[in-house]
Amino acid sequence: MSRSTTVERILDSAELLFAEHGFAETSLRAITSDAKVNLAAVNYHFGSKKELIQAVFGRFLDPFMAGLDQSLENLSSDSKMMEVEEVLELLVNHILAVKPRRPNDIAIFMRLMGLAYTQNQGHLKRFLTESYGATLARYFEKLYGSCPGLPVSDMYWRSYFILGSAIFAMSGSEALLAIAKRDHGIDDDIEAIMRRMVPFMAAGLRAHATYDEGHS
Amino acid sequence: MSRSTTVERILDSAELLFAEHGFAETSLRAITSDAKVNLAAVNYHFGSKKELIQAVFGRFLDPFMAGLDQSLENLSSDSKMMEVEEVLELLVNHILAVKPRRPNDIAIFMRLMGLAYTQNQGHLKRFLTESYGATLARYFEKLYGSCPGLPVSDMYWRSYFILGSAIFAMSGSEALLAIAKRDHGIDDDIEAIMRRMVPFMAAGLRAHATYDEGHS
DNA sequence: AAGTGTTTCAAACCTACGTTTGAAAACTGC
DNA sequence: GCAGTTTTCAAACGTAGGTTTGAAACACTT
Repeated sequence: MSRSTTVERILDSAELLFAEHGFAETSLRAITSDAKVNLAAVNYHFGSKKELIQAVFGRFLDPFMAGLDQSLENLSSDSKMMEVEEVLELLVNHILAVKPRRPNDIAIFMRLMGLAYTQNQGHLKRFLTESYGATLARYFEKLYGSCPGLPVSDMYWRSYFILGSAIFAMSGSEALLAIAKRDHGIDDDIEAIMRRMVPFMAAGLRAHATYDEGHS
Repeated sequence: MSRSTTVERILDSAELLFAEHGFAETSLRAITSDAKVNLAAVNYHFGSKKELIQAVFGRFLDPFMAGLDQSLENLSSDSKMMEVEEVLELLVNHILAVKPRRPNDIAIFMRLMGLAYTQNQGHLKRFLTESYGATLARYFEKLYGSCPGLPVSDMYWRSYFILGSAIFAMSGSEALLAIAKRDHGIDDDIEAIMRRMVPFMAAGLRAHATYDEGHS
């Protein structure tokens, strides 16, 4: 039994500590001591710290992306146009449906996604685009489809704008939620933030084009 | 002459390397070797790496924030309501007006801002809110004022959404601009991205409230 | 019970880093 | 041109990190 437990203990601790402090700032010693396993276990089971980082992402992104891909598959059969809100909510619902391994798991999930983009771990970006790029491209294709008439240039940038909104707000969510409550009496949780994102992003995507591409 | 040149050479190199690789990932040896100064110079002139990081931010944020504060001051005299777009453009114009110390300086500027939020350097966040929190609060007050009728809860989160959009898109701008050109034939520059943000953010801020706070 | 492969463990290795030191060099004011 | 201050420099210090090692402990088959 203690065979795979070591691996999972390491992944659990690494996931949490990475989310809290970042990759470079989290030492293998901190992880193994939190996980109550020997220091050498990481290199034995994962090979290196880099591969551990990738394993942490793989563990929750594999099922998540597979599920998302399945939903996109089902949708593509009936190809009637979807509203922007529907496409956005598809993703929100998928994220909220992540079965929590521990309380506050979605926050950790999102924080890791944020770190993946903001910490410059080249190997991680390569790993993520290689593993999940196709599914993400498919999702954004659907999103494009829900914004007919919008120039690709605006669509391109706006998809990064919404990505930034989501990652930024989510990855700082613990702190931001606390401030919201303390200073403004706003009693939200992670789910509430994600619900609030939808109308904001939908309206942003629907905004008039910045300027007509080939304005005559 | 070489008195203050050492300090500036260090700041120049640090600014660039921090923006490229992050704080923890940039060693003092990398900085001093790039700046062609002695390793000990950083500790001599700045005291520590932490203080160097703060100095890098201070050098461009001091004049920037002073200018922004001045503009807000001028505006507050005539207190007629401003449109959302005007408030957003005020900031965009201030950013674009940063006099570039080198080509691509705005990208570096924005990338550093992104790092300030995403890397967990407690001392830096403390330094930034202490030094510039008042001005920023003033700006967001103006932004709130341009969205009458929007519940504070939505306003609160949406201000983080736009912050995330800006920081995310800008801090990855070099890479994203290259992809835009290569894969989509979009020939934008930093200024174009910032201009594209305005209608997106304005529409997002104007979107209907997520749900009425005390819906009867 | 012996043998084989797997997993754990304490210890060490080696590198990279931030910082300190003490002397040399450069600069300043007189 | 000299005393005093400031700045530069090469070298070293101490620490913390990722990784490796070789033996011990364990598990599983026959």
